[in-house]
Amino acid sequence: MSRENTLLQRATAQLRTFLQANQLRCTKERLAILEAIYQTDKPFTIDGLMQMMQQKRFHVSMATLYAAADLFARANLLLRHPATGASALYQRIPDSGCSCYLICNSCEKVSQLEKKDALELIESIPTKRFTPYHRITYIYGLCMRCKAKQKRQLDKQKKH
Amino acid sequence: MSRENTLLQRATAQLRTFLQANQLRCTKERLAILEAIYQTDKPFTIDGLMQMMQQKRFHVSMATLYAAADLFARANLLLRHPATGASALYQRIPDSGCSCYLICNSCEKVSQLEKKDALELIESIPTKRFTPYHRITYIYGLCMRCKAKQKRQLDKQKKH
DNA sequence: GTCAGTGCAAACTTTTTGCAACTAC
DNA sequence: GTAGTTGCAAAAAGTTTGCACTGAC
Repeated sequence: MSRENTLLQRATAQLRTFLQANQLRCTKERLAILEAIYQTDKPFTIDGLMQMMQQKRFHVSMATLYAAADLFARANLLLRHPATGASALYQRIPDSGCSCYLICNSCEKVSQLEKKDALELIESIPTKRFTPYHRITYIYGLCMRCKAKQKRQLDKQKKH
Repeated sequence: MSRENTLLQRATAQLRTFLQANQLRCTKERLAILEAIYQTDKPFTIDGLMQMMQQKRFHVSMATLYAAADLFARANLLLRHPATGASALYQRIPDSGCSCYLICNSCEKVSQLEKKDALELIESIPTKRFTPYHRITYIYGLCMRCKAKQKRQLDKQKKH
């Protein structure tokens, strides 16, 4: 069985537990949407999710997708990213308890930091009066390319 | 001189440098908006920013606020939060290089973790090929209240 | 004087809502 | 059967854009 499938199985169980605990219903739509989400670990918008559903030939309305995304976020199955554009960006919760992104202030490019020891460092931070599920760290700054670009502009200024 | 004023002065200098480096103009509007932003360290929406400007009796249009917020984010003076609602949430960059928020998946309440040693831990994470300006960590989970609520619901289920 | 920045309003996109029909429990 | 869910379309909310005018450099 593929890795993605194992993850999906675990996620489905998690969803069922959550729904039961909150007296909500386990509908075909919710299961299908969860399945779509677990086809990729990349960020996506609601619009993108609609396209994924269409590819699966499973019809749902936008309203349902919005409701499901909200539900999944509460169930800790989906993460809502800091909005970089017009629409909200979601991503399935990484299977590790902690993740870290580098975001360039200038070109807005996002890359992932995957140093295990660094992540464990963050994961070890204790939280009082709070049950942590997932930790996500954003490091804002300048990527190499934009740093170099900025330096060139400053040099140009000095000449004048 | 008040602490807020010192911060504003530093921010203004930072803005001027950024504008100059990028050959952009230092307008009255941008200075006034920056001033408004530095009146509080709390998160705000563009709509809220408009209200702050109205209180200051300084007229600007929405379009200008959107443009300014985008500019300030690029200048590393403003932070864009993960959207929890419909509209983007901004916050002035905290004066320390690192901050950490606890976000409840259930009630969406956000609280700040202010343990200096934990923050220094995150701040010490090295980044290759990237110049870090500010680090922000979100810990998603359940607050005490929602945890208790969830437990009550589960208990109730068991009885049936 | 030039061109980036602003105001205004219209256009556009994203998200929410109301209600009838449906279906999981 | 009951009440939570969904689809649809309309409404609301948030954001962007075009253009004429203004003002920083």
